[in-house]
Amino acid sequence: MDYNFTEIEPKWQQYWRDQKTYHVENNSQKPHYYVLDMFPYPSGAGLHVGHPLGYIASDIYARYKRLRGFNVLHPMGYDAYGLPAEQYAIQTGQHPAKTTEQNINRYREQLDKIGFSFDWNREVRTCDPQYYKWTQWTFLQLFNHYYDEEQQKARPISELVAKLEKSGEAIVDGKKWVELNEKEQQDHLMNFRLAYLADIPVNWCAELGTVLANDEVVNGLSVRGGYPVERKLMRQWSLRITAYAQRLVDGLEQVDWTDSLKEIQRNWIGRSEGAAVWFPIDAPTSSVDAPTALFMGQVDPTPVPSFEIFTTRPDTIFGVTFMVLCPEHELIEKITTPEQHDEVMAYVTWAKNRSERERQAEVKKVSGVFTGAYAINPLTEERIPIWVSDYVLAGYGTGAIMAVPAHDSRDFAFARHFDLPIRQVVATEKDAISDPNTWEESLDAKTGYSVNSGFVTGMKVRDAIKAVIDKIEEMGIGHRTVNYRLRDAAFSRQRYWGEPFPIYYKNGIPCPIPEECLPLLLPDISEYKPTATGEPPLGHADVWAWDVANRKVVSKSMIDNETVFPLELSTMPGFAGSSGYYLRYMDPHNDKAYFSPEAVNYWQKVDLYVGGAEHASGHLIYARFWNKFLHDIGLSVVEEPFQKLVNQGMIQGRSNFVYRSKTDNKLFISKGLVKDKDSVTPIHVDINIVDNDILDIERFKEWRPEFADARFELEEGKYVCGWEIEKMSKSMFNVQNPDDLVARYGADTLRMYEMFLGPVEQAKPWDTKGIEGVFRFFKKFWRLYHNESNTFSICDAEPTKAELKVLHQTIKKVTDDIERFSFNTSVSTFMICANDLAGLKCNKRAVLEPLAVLIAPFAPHIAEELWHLMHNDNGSVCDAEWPAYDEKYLVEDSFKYPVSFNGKMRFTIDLPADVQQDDAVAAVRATDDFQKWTAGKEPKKIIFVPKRIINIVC
RNA sequence: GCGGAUAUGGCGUAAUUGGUAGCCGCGCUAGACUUAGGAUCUAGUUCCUCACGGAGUGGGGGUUCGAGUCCCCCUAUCCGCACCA
Repeated sequence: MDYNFTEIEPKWQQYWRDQKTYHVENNSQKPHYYVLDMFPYPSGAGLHVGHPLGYIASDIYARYKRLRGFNVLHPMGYDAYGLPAEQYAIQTGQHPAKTTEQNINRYREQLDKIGFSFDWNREVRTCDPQYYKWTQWTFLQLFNHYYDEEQQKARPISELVAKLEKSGEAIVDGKKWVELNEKEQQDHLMNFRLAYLADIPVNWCAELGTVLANDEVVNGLSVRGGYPVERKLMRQWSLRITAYAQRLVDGLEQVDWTDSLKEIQRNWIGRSEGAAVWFPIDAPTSSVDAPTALFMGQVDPTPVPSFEIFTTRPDTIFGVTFMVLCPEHELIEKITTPEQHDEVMAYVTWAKNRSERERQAEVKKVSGVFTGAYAINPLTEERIPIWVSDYVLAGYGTGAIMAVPAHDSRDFAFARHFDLPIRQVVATEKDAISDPNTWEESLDAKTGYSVNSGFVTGMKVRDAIKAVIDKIEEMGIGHRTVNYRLRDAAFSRQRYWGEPFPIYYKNGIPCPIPEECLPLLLPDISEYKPTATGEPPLGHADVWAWDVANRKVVSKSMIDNETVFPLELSTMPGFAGSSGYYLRYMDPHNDKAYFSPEAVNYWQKVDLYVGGAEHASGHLIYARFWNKFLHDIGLSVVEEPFQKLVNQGMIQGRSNFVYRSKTDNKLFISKGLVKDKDSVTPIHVDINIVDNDILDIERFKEWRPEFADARFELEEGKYVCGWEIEKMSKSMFNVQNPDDLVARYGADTLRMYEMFLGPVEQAKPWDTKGIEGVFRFFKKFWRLYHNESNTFSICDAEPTKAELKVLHQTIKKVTDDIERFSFNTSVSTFMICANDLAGLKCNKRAVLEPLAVLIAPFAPHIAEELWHLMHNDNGSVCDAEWPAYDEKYLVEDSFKYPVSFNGKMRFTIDLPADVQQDDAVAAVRATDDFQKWTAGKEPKKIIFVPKRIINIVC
């Protein structure tokens, strides 16, 4: 029988389903191993060949681990909440649940054809109430906890309340905790809850009608749809991820990720050490009141009105020549002098109305305005002007800086533009002092020596930084501190298709719905757009109020603000559901808990996580935060959820083009005959009617009516298409659908070929050329187990040394390759092995049986078929044992030293790995070649290189 | 601008991690079997040269008996961040 994958593959896929081959239990004598893929968002377009790349790699590893005797958890599910389904709903009125369900079914169908070893019994969907119940539950835990700085972990908010009750400190407006009313108390607690409601500057996307997180915005445009995004102050739920900033940085030390990925996360968190310093305000003409707590929850420690700045370069404080506030700074109103008032207000208004995109595009443009007020440099007691400029950001530090134009490029540009003084306080050498007004650029480097800097003059910069901070702390006007670029995560989305917040509003105070009442089900609504009054889509829901007494959702008409209250109208963002799904897989059917302690104690964490690097600053940060929080409250047992992480490279599309003549739009010119590029129009052509860049002319004519009467200028009877690497997308007709390839070559060939394309981590264009080579390999491989008349035929004879060498080499190479995730080389190894065994005409069971096991992770269907043929339909190759290799078959038995002379001054001689230096040198000296080439003279040097080579310099 | 990565035949890639550069596959060339082949098999295929030979891992320098691999300086491409004080 020929290699008939169309018969083999569905048969074994059915067999695995029937036998529950990949069903995993949460207990076993075997060691455990958890292999996870980033679950997909089920889009309407279905899977293209890029999606399965990572799944195939992880499936190979999971199957390999199983064969090595591990109990392997390898689940799959769907990140089912998301914007596209909702956009589609707005257009068509179809319920997103329905389209999502359809898309999931399509995904499942496609995935099943590729022969993955997922335990589908553990499938999760983020939009399933049994799943999002726990997303909501976690939100409530975040709401009910605060971050205790002393213990460096999350603690129940009740502990904070207890502390506040005891402490006699004034909190708000000189009042103690016990003196505050409920609203004031709750408002105060919002400053501490890990999930909190606050007016925050958010990325508002008017087109999508929702707020977006920082990682959902690129260059001022939304990632989904590419719509403009503006900065806006809105009352929003946020997660206090910044509380975990340090632990998120530290945790990176413990995980086995690529350096580049860790670096992306470090940059995103953006830790920088420096000092917070209070600058007194010297504003005789203004009306500054008593000292106030302005930022960072700090209370002004100085006796006179002052404001706080953050700097990483406290050593340059002697070079401060002006201060700058961000346009949003609340001090502006208080300090601006009457003369400057109009100008400052005009600037602030202008700055606020600028879109994010404008602001980012005009970064180089200097703008700002003087407030008329002055600050006092606490170390020099100089009077320095306070300016306002949008180059200072509201969201970082305190939104105020001390400007040192000589040593900061932005301050330098600002000083130049407004003709402010520039003073040198750092020099590369101790006496390298010059007039900074003549400089081309500022001296920003954190090296060199302090000059003109009072008591730190002459110190190295690093020492000066330390000395100045010490001084500031001693004076009580500031302290050492760390700042992070990371912001708290905006957690509200003004849209429908997401998890509802389990929150109702009792006279403006957000209150949690009791845990026992979860899940709070997403209601059906009539329309998916925002309401006429600009409320999120959930505003359309009629039955959307919380009846506290009866603990259930009731009609909005019953709201009386006594026992029935309005529910939150926004929903959670996409990352809510994906932040803990890997934990739910451990115990997916548990309706009493997120997951049982037994389950998490058994599996612990994800050992191998495979997915795209595009999640580096989104999902992978949120999930780590989520896990750390769950760890703090005693749920997850390990702080870092993803031990090893592999980023599969993106598969780009390879588009094909035909060239239409500009003078004759029925004439298409073959690529090689196009002389002048401007005389033709390249047109994308569906890659499915092109084979190896040769156009199928008949199918092309049928493809589009306007091409039906096309004429062609051919090269040697063929029409050759041009090509280009582009993103894989429908509009470029370059989407390769895995189903078509499975139908034509089989799943095993697709799996192997995707691995053969190159290293998993590397981005690469999809190119179907070459899949034939892998397909040929399978036909050849199949023939190893069959005789000339295509009947299954293997014999039990003893294998020869040569055959054993081939086998053991293959075992060693493939094992090593899988361990280091180098699947493209293992495919090559299998090809070499098949060529060698075909050459040796080897049909011996002792060789072919281990070989079938070896290939099973890559090509499970053919492996299963051959295994059953060899074992009279008993057992499954999935239960086989991974073969071990024996070194002795890998070494040549005769100790011959193949000698070669490289034509110049030295010999290179191959040696077996374990040979000793003296033996090797003696053996070399004994050869005739040695005598001949050294002409009887003693060589200058004999260099022995461990392993295999001797170099002899004559 | 800052940070990270990469650079090898016509193409995808490999190189036992410092040891004969180009494995394996695609493509191409020639041949065999075939009515035919987008089937199968055999041989060849880094470049220059009829050949002898020579050159060769983006460019330049260095370390080493020996460098695709390590170090320094460029160049190009890709990715991340981007007024982060």
